[in-house]
Amino acid sequence: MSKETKAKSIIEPKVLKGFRDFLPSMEIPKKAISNKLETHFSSYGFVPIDTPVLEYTEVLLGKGGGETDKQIFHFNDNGGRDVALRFDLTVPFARFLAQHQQELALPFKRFHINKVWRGENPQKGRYREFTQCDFDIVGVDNAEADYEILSMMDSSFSVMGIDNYEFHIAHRGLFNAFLSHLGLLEESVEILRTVDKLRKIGEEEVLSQLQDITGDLQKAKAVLSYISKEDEQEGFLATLDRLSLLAGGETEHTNRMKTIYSYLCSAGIESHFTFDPSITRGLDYYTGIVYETFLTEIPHFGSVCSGGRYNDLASLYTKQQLPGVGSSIGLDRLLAALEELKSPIVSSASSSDVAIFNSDASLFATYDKVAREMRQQGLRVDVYLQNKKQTAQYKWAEMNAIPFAVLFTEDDLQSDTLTLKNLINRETYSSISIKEAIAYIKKDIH
RNA sequence: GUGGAAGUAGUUCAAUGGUAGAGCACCAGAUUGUGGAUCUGGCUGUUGCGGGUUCGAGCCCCGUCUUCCACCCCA
Repeated sequence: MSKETKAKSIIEPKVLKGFRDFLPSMEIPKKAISNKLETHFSSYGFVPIDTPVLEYTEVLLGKGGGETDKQIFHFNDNGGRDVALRFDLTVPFARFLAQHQQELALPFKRFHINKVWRGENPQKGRYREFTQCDFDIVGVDNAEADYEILSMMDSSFSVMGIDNYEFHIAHRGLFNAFLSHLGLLEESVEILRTVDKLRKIGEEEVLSQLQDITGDLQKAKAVLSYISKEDEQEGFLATLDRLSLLAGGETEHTNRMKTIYSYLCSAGIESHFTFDPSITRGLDYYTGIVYETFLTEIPHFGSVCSGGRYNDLASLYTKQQLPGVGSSIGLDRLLAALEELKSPIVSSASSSDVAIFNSDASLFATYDKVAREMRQQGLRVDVYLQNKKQTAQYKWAEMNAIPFAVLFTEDDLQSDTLTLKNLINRETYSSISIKEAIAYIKKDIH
């Protein structure tokens, strides 16, 4: 083949807008985080499930359609079926519940970590293909279930090694009670949408938009006062009381929130939660508590974990009552955020714990023997497979963020010892046994 | 989907419409000898892609793709 024709036959390697490849430096931390979460969810008795990425469009869109219509990837398959890529993991879950309710014991607690697709315009931390990490409790409508989801959200962030985060909580039912009290229930969808922008466009703009919607300055002011805290220091219960008053008195929703808060206090995690009445959530299937999660240093990144209670979602597919509450971590957005924060979770992604350097190809059996013993002890060990010069091997280890290297001096070979090098601080441990080396490494990486 | 900005070597950035360059990185060798030093030499681009204007386009015009930003919405 001539050079020219060869050049012409090459297809340009490219991926679609909003879709991405994951290099090891991102896939390693992503896998590490999702593994940690899976273990963590299991410790609460949650079980894994999976559903098809492709569903009938009518199943995913339900009756409503609306905004999701524009964002969903849908097409006709080769058999002419109207199909769509799942847009989130919650709607397919509702379908799954309706279809398998006989085979499931309620309450049912599941987690589901997988990709979803939305045809939105991408931005930083916002993609057309991204991984969601959902966890839900179905079959219980009480404060205990709501609390357990919040509690697990909180501990999940600890497990992921993230410190600075805050959960913003509100209640759809309470807000609707308030709107109903004002006689604004009809406009609730528009109002919710406007209210949601408070953080972004400020009070003045929100007020003016509310006035446009309600046609009544007094009512607009009432809504604004509902969603604005009197001051930053206003506590969870103070906010709750104020809102209850505005909504025309205590309701079951108020009591539910009080109970949930008391559990958060008992667990000693209440400081991570604030009552933020401006949180409403765009998805209209929420009926009770709703929440979003912000990383303290970069709130503009948007929510990295959101959800709420949806008591009627399964009613699209079954007549049985299946109340649910759940939450979803946006793994890709979270990862993008951690990268922005230069978190060690992302920057320290290493392919293995220790590299065994190759200074003499004929010693491969020795290298392999040490590697096998170290692997037996749970270490990730990478033997350098060719005898290249030291610099090359050091560079390679550095590229892969491997923290330790094992080398063998003449003395080591005589006395059955080895030389361990910490590649980060460059400390050298000479003439030590394999056992000692393993101990050093384990101590450092844990 | 709508509007705006950007796209030059692996990377960070240059280049009045007139032969596309520099630092870092990378590769080879020397020196050193269980790494970040030093020296010598070397490679690198169809200027995102496709058209157009022009004697001549990285630069101007049109289209397109991607990224980023805003709207919308959301993880």
